[in-house]
Amino acid sequence: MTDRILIGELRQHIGKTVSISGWVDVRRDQGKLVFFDVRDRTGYVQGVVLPGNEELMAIAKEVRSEFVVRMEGIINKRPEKNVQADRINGNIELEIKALTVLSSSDTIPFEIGSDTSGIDENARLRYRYIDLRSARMQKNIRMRSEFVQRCREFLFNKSFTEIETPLLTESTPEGSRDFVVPSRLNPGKFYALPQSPQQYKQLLMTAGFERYFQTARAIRDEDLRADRGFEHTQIDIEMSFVERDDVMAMVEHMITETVEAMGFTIKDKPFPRISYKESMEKYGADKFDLRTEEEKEKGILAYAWVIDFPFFEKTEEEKWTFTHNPFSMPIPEHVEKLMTGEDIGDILTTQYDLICNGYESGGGSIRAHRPEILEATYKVMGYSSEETEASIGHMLQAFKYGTPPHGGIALGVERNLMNLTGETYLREVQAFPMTRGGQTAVMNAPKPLAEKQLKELGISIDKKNEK
RNA sequence: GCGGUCGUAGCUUAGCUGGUUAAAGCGCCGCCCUGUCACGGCGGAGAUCGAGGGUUCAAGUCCCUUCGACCGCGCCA
Repeated sequence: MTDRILIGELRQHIGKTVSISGWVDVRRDQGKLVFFDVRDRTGYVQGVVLPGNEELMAIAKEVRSEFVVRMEGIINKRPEKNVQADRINGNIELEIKALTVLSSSDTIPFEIGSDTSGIDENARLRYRYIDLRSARMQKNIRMRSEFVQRCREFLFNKSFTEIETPLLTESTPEGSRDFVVPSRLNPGKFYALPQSPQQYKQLLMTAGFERYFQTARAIRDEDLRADRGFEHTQIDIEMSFVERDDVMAMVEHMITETVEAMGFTIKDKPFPRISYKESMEKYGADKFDLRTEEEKEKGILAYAWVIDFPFFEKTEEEKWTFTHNPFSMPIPEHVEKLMTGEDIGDILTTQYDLICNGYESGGGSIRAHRPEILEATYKVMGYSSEETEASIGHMLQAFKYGTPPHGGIALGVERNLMNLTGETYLREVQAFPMTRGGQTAVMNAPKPLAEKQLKELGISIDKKNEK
């Protein structure tokens, strides 16, 4: 048996005997001649079974779409009249001498030869492994991989250390609703899945790593939208001994280098900066799309920074709450206001949001690295010192042991990929997304647990509340 | 939690003011075809019209209930 040659490399093997493996895209049975389009991860090629070998022809007649096959034969240049100039490998074909079915396939539930975005989404998700074979989904998922890889390489080159933080962590009432996990060893107690690695990455600054990153999963139990799922991935970054402009410059450099290497054009460099106030006045929102219609057509990326957000806003109960992140530092000239609790509504935070094509593609800030600043923030929000201690006492404690000034950012991988691919649904850039109702792709979650599992966890279900 | 749109063969859809055998394209199955390339030709199978109830001589179509999907709002440090 000869070694497998990738279909994308067949052009270098004209006149040679080769073996290819892949999926049958279509079969065109002409009676005495049978044609196949065969696909692997690198491309397509036409194979043909010519008359003469009855055994081979019999196998060819049995093969159907999506069968996984190995084909051995000779790569021929096509005669001039059969060349398909506009198709990949349109000038060559494989004259099949041997055909092995490695795996057969039932008729697939929907067609994948063209864009599957119009297909019933439940069907696509139930058979996600088939949907993902379509050219568009292959492109999206591979582009995602490339984007993350390039960001990673950039960060490694800038001497960042990749560090994983725990998935089983502490529930916090602030911010979004947590997904919780019952503890078997501590019946009646629960872990929470991280909404963000925020606190751990700050602790890594205390720990002296200075430059951290992680492709981190962030998990939030909030209702879904077209551009929002229960879980998403972020390129999570934190740096020590930096100010706002240092982080913004580093991120801008990374994004520019990454997307330009991927062949995209950025509208404005450096990225325009606009204050929250100006953004609200000009666009009526804290995110906006700077592209013209023509630039949208061309797939140009329009990045911008929004800065100078208010630190606090009033809740319905007329109490102050943070707008973005309680761990942020106010802008330097407003630190005094925070410490004294004056003009709270006027305090601006060091928060910076990275906007691209109307989406928020990332956000971060310089953090409060001294315990008294963080304490002041919680005081503004109406926390007693006992409540503050209960909520973030561990952070205050850590900050007592020499924490450098630091700041960082989290870039949403899906949001960025939506901009790169032009997709308007987050699910189109995730391999196995959920439905809006929280049903998982392919697998059947959530589902009830067996009695035994519940008992081990010390959980009893009130049957009245079961659907 | 609230509002909107939708649910008809495997997939995509048509089905007007209710009218008797629910239609088409793609896909699938069978036969034919020596240069096709989304091959083509002929034939065929395939739908309790999301579910339940009601109005009516008659319901895919009208009404009620319910389930599900999507989109938006709330929510999302």
